[in-house]
Amino acid sequence: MGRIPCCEKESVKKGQWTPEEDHKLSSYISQHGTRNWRLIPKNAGLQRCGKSCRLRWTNYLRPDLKHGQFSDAEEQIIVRLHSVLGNRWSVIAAQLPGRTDNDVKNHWNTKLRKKLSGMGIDPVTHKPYSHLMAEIANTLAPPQVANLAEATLGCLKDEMLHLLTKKHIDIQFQSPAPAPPMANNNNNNNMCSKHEENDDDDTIEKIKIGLSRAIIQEPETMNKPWDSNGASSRGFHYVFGHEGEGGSPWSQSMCTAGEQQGKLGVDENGDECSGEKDARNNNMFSGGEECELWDLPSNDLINPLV
DNA sequence: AAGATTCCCAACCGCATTCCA
DNA sequence: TTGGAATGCGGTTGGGAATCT
Repeated sequence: MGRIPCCEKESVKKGQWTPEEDHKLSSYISQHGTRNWRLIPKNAGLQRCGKSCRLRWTNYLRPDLKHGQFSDAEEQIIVRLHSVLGNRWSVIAAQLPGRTDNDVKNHWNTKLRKKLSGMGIDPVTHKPYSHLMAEIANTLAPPQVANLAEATLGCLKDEMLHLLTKKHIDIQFQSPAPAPPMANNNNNNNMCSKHEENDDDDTIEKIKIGLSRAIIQEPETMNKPWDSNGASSRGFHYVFGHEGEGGSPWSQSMCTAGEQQGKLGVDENGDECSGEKDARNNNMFSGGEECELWDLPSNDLINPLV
């Protein structure tokens, strides 16, 4: 019953591949193809598991792979697709010729996630942290808000610390005077310059103050760029005022899909709603028109999201 | 200059689904 | 039809390289 094991675990080599192993695998596959991974290591004279050979081939040896740095265009595609699809790396990678899911995943984890955090954007929801705070607070009665601040502080402390210490978000107002709309808060460049030697406790105090301000703020004063009924029905022209990043295509458009996430990301039960399910089950880019979902022309997309 | 820390990415692990004897 | 292997995928880790102190 069933198949025979793919390899004998005891005699299998692990760890880094040598150039000799790469050569054996490449030359075997170029002659015989990749039909049966269980037989490939044996026939190619490799002391490797078939699974390991498959991974080595698909992530490194395949001749059609790109090995260089990701371009700005590739990064934007990743971020936009991630904002809708989440960590579906294989689907995202399918839109980037020569990139593997492992490449995309690594690049996201090492670069893009930090980049978004540094811009004040939550890399999970692709919304600004300040808006997330206010959005959650708006759904709660006043007695719950204080608890929210504490809970949020715990959940987002690391990201907030990074944001506050690296990217100069101004949360220093301590007066109860009404704050300017946060979506238009451009005066971020002078915050940390005087306080570069703050310790963590000091920073946490600032976070608390900032959270309180975000929570107290009147919902009507908030610009909600992801709100489809708002003035900006498409795009997410949220200005963060980061040093050195204001003019890049990144800061202008990275959140474009955020509003769409609001439309199709999560339903009232916290479950993924139809939009994402559609993305998984249908070709969302059919029709040849510009793709509203990510502001990506449909013909820019390489593979349908099946 | 050297040790410590952080970053990066190739490779592994484990789970879910598909395939097949 | 069934149970176990193959495959696909996302999460995690190990170790070398780069950077910091």
